[in-house]
Amino acid sequence: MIETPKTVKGRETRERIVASAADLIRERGVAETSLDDVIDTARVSKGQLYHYFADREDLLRAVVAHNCEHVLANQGPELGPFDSWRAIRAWLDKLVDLQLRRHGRGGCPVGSLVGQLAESDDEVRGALDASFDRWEGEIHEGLAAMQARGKLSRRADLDELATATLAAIQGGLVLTQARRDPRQLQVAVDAAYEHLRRCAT
Amino acid sequence: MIETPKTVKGRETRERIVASAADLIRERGVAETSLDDVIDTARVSKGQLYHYFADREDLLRAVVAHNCEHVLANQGPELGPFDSWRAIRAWLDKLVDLQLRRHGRGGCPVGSLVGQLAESDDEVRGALDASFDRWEGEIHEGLAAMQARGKLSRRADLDELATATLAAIQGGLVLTQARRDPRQLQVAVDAAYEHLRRCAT
DNA sequence: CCATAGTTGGACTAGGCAGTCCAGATCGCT
DNA sequence: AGCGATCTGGACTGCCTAGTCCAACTATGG
Repeated sequence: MIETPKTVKGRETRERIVASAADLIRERGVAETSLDDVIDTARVSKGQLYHYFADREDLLRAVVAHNCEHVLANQGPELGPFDSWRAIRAWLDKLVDLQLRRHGRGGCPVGSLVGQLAESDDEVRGALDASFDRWEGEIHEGLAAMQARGKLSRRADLDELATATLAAIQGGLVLTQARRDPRQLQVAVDAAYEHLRRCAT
Repeated sequence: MIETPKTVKGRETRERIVASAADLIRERGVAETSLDDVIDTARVSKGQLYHYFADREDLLRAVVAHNCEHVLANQGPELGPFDSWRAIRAWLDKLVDLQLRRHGRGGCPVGSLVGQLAESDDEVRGALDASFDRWEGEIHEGLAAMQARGKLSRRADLDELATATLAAIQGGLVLTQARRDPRQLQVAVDAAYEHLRRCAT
């Protein structure tokens, strides 16, 4: 196992490698991204890459973690403990808006890696699993806040609601990516919202 | 462009190549599947492969079409014009059952290709788009039959319902594949079913 | 200002890959 | 049977890739 860089410069280099790899993978997929591409983009040498990562898989694992952070950070304050139905709508609309700006390209930075890596490397699959856990956890928290405020039925199964909501988002993103049409996500999250609304008090 | 084989034997050979490629891709992903792997598995020579396909991308396009047929055929009669709510449940349950038998491995033969190919080859992306069109079309037809029988509200927007349903399935499959847990799909399709039920008359 | 741990550059290797080529076998029609 | 079209086998090429290796450089604490 390779430890985290000890110096500031080292940490910056490592981060630059991961960020470049994540960008390239998002633009053209894992299969079309070689380590040579990565070192060119990140302006580092091969020695640096293998100084910070054991092998290609190790880098891919770091990319998964990086993308997870990225996705959660991107949803930012909107995906937090919700205080109103309006807040939930705002969060979902933000997701759609992001896809509009991307013209439906790239899909979900986490979700689109599932098809690419889940079957080839079980460790990476675990990292993806963990990413979804965190994401779903935040949704769960958000809904729990709504329940605490008495806006969501006490009988509602928050686990199932969170899973169903995340599934709707992921599915909407898959269709959006395949069709280059953000409306696919729009329709999916509208349905997810209504499904949540059914548990309103 | 390469035409379809003229002889029975030729068609069998071509089909064996596509089926083998589809199997390998399903098991280990596009990136981990080389043409040499394909010719070994299909027990054909390189010359045969390049006799029937222009290049690797051409083969991948054929795999997408093959998987689309496979997925629709697999859902068989259950995904047909629905005559009752029970029929819709049976269809959705069949999807979950299939994942149970697969232990959540592999995801959707069509959907899992989106992340792998949509960004690297626009023609393949088009083929995926077309696959979803056919799938969604069948769902749409099924719902139209329910509407004709007066079991689904006349005001229901069938386009949106079909899209939302397909998105729920795809999202459920993404989570199932990442987590190796068919319950993820179960929860997603349950939500999709309830969403449809809201438009019952 | 030295010792040492941490970092960097890049040449190099061996294997795997997509794609080419063509001779020979087989098919299907008359 | 004979002939052109179709199909098959596999050797071959050249490029790209992941991964190795090591010498040189730089930071930092004592």
